[in-house]
Amino acid sequence: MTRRFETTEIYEDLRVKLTTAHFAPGAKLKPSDLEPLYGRSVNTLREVLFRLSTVGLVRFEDQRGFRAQPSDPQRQHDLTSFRITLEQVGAAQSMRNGGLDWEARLTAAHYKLSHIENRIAKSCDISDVVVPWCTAEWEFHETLVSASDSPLLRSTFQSIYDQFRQQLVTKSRNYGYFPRNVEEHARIVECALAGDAGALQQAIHDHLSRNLLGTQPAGLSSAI
Amino acid sequence: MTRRFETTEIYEDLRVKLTTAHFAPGAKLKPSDLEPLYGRSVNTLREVLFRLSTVGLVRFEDQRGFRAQPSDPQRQHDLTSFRITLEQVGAAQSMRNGGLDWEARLTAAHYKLSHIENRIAKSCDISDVVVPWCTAEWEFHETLVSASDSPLLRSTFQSIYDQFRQQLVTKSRNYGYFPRNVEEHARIVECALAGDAGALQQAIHDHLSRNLLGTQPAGLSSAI
DNA sequence: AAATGCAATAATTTCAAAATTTTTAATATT
DNA sequence: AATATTAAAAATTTTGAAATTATTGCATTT
Repeated sequence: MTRRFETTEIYEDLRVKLTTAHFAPGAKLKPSDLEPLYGRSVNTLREVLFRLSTVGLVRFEDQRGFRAQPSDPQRQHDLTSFRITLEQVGAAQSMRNGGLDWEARLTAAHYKLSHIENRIAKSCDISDVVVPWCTAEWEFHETLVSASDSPLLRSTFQSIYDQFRQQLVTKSRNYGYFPRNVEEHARIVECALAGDAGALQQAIHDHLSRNLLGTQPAGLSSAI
Repeated sequence: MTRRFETTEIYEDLRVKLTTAHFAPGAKLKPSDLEPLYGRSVNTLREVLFRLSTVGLVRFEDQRGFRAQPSDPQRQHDLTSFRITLEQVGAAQSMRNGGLDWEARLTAAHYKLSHIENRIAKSCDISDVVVPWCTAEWEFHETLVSASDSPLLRSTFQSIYDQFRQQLVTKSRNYGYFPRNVEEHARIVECALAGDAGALQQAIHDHLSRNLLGTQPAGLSSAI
C-alpha cells in the first residue's frame, strides 16, 4: 500500500522529475495517475500542480488539465534568450554591488563546479555524477546573480533557469553537459573577477548561445 | 441569492480588483469570504486564487492561505527596477524587429493615451476616466514591447506591469496618474520613432524612476 | 501589568463523490 | 477507405463535509 506523501514532498518530487526528463515534453500530468504514487486525492494533486505552474514547470489549460511544458526549438530559443538577458543584468548588478564577499562566493562555487566538470572530462561519463553536477551548475549561476538587489529578478531567473534545464536535460542530450562548459564557466569567473562588465556580458552570451536558433553551424548539435 | 459565477469570470473579477486597490495591500483573501460573493465552494475559489498567484497578484503561504501582495517601498523599488529592465530590453528588441507596422501601432496607442491624458490635464480630475486611462496606459506600454520576439519576456512584462500597477493604483496616489506622464510618454515615442536606442532606454528610465528608492528629492511624492 | 497556558474558534487543507466536459471508440453511411 | 454520428468512457471540475492546523480570547499566575 502506498504511503501518503505530504504536499510539500509531492511538490519537490514532481519538481525534480519535471527538470530531469522523467516526463516527456508535453506529457499529460493526470492527477488520477499520480494518485496511486502519492496516496493523495485528485484535488490535493491538482493544488500541487497549480503550484508547479506558478514557476512555469507545468502548463495548465481550462478543462484540459495539466501538462509538462512542451519542447520545441522556438521555446528553447525563447528560454535561452530570456535567460541570457536576466543573467547578464543580474551579473552586472552583482558585480556592482557584491564586493569581495560575492567574489569569494563565486570563486568557491566555481571551484566546486570545475572540480566536478574536470572529473567528467577525465572519465568521459557524466551518468554517475548527474545530480551533483546539476546542483553545482545551478549554484554557480545562482551565485553569479546573487548580489543583485532585485528579489524579483532572482526569483524570475530561478524559474527561467529551471524551465531552461527542463528543456535541456534529456538523456539524448547528455543531460545538458557539454565539454566546453569547463572553459566557458572559467571565462565567466575570469571576467567577473576582473570587473570587466562588457566581457562578462559577452562570456554569458557565449556560454548559452549554442541554444539559440540561427546560431548553430550546420551539423552541430547542443550535445554530442 | 447570489448567482454562480464561472471560474473564468471569478478570475477576471479578482484580477481587476487586485489591480485597482479594491483589496488593501497584504489583505487576507479568504475563500470563505469570497464564497457568498461568487456562489462557488471554497475549493473552487482556492483554485482561482492559485491561478492568480501564477501571475504574482496573490501570495500563497502553506497553512496560511492567500493574501493580496503587500506594499512597501522596497517591493515597489524592486518592481520598478525590474519593470525598467524588461521594458528597456523589450523596447530595444521591438525597435530592431518591429518596422513600420510597430511604429504605426505605437503611434496609434500613444495618440489614444495622450488624448485621454490631455483631457485629464484640462479637467484636473482623473476619476471619470480611470478605467479608459488604465487601459490606454497598458496598451501603450504593451505595444512598446510587442515586437519583441520573446513571448516569455512579454508575458513576464505583463505580470510585472500588473504587479507594479497593483502597488501604484490607490486613491491616495491618484491612481498612479502623474501630470508629467504626458510629456514622458511623448518622449518615449519620439525616441522610438527616431530609432535612438540609447535615448529610448533613458526615456523609459526617466518615466519610471520616480518610483525607485533613493531618487526622489525630499518632499516630493509619486503623485500630488 | 505582563506572561503563560489552554480551550474554543477560525481558517486551511484534504477528501470521496457528484456534476460537467472532453475524448475515444464503435457503428453507419458514402 | 474515409467521413460523420453518437454513445460510452475518460478526464476534469466542483461540491459539501471532515480532518488538520493556526489563531484568538480568556483565565490564571507571577
